[in-house]
Amino acid sequence: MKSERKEKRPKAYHHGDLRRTLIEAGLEVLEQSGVAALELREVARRAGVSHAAPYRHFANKGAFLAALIEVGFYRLAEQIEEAVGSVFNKPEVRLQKLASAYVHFAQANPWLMREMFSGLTIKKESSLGVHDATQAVSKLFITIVEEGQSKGLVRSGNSGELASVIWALLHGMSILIIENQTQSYTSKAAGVERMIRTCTQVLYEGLSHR
Amino acid sequence: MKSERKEKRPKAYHHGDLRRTLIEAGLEVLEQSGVAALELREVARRAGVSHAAPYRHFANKGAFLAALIEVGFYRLAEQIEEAVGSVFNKPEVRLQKLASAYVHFAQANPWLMREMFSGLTIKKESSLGVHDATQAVSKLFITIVEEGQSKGLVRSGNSGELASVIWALLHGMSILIIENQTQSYTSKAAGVERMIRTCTQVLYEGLSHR
DNA sequence: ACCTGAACACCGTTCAAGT
DNA sequence: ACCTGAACACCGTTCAAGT
Repeated sequence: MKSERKEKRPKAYHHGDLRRTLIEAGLEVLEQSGVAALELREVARRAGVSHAAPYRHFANKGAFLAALIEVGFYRLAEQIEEAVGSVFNKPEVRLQKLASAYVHFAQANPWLMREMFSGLTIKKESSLGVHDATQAVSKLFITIVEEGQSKGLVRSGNSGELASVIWALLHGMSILIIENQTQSYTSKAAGVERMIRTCTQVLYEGLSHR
Repeated sequence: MKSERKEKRPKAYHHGDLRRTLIEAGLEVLEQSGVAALELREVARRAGVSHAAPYRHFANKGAFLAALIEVGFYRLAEQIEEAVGSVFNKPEVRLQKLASAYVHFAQANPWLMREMFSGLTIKKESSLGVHDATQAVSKLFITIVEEGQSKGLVRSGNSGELASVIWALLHGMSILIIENQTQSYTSKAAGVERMIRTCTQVLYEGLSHR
C-alpha cells in the first residue's frame, strides 16, 4: 500500500518485519524451485509463521508475487546503475558493462526474471509499486541513450524508442541464455562473455550516429 | 510447411482425438485467462470429459504444458517460414517481415509465448518434442544469417552467434511490447510497426558486412 | 483400449478466537 | 495490532471399476 523503498523498521512482534521476511523467503523458494513451487503456505512455513499470517501483509498470492517482482525491478535497476555509473571508460565499454550487468542479473535470478516479464500489465494495474519499479529501469535506458545522443555518438531519433531497442536486445539475449536457447555458444561463461561482446558490437554499430 | 510432428492417428473413441482436443482447449484457456487459470480439470471440462481423462494422454500437468509449448514453437516456426520464405524483396524488407512475424505471433499469443520461454531447460529434458520444436525455430534464424553471409551482406562470424543476436532482439522487442514496457511508443499498431522498423534498421546496420 | 467416479493430500483463502 | 487453527472449496493425481 505504501511505498517501501526505504529501510523502515516496524516494531518487531513475533517475527520482526514479517513482510520483509516473507519476501526474502519467497525469493528463495522462487529461485530454488521455480514458480510452480512458490506456495504461500511454504513461504509461511519457512518464515516460521502460520499459513494465514501472510494475509496480514498481502491481499493474496498475486499481491505477494507482485511484491517479489517489485523488488526484482529495483534490484535490476541497482545493478544497471552500478554498471554504467561507476565507469569512466569509452562508451563502447560502458555499453558492454551494461549488457554484462543485465545478463548476469538474469543468470543469477532466472525465475525472478521470468516472473518480472510475465503478465506485467495485469500486475501493474493492481500494484503501483510494480509500475514505479519498472519505470526505474526504463528511465535508466532512456538516460543512457540521451547521453549518447548529446555526445553525438548515438543517432538522432526518439530516445524512448532507441532505449527500447537496447533493452530489447539485452533482455532477449538474457532470456535466450537462461533458457539455454543459444546452444553451445553460451554453455560456458566464456561463451556468454563473447556473446555479450558480439551483441554490444552490433548494437553500437547499429545505433551509432551516421 | 505445416509439418506438425509425426501424426499418430488413434481411432476416435468417445471424443475423437482427445489429445488434440485437450491441447486446443488448453491453448484457449491459456490465452484467455493466463497460466494461473490453466487447470487440467478445467481443460477436461471444456473437452467434455472427466477430470481423470487427460491422464490417459499426458503423464501430468507439466507434460501437458510441454505439449502446448511444443505446438507453440512449431506454429512460431511456421509463421517465420511464411514471412521470410514467400518474399523476393530486398534483404532489408525480408528482415522486417521476419520481425513483424515474430512480434505479431507474440501479440496474438502472449501467454503461450511467456510459457515457451519459461523454464525451457527443464521441459526439454523431459520432452524431446519440445527440444525438437525449439530447434526448428533456431535453425530458421541460422539459415537466414548464413544466406546473408553467402551474399556478402552479413558480417562474417559464427552464424549461430549472429543468429542469436537477431533472435534476441526480436524476442526482447516482442516481450517488451506484450508487457507494455515500451510505453507510448507501441500503444497503437502504428507505433509497433515503427518500433519494428527501427529495430530492423539497427539490426541491419549492426550486422552488415564492413 | 479408453474413460469415469470416488478418494486423498495439499493449496489458497476466510474468519472467529487468542495474546 | 498481529497471529493461530479450524474450516471450505477446489486442484493435481491415483486407482479400482465400468463400457
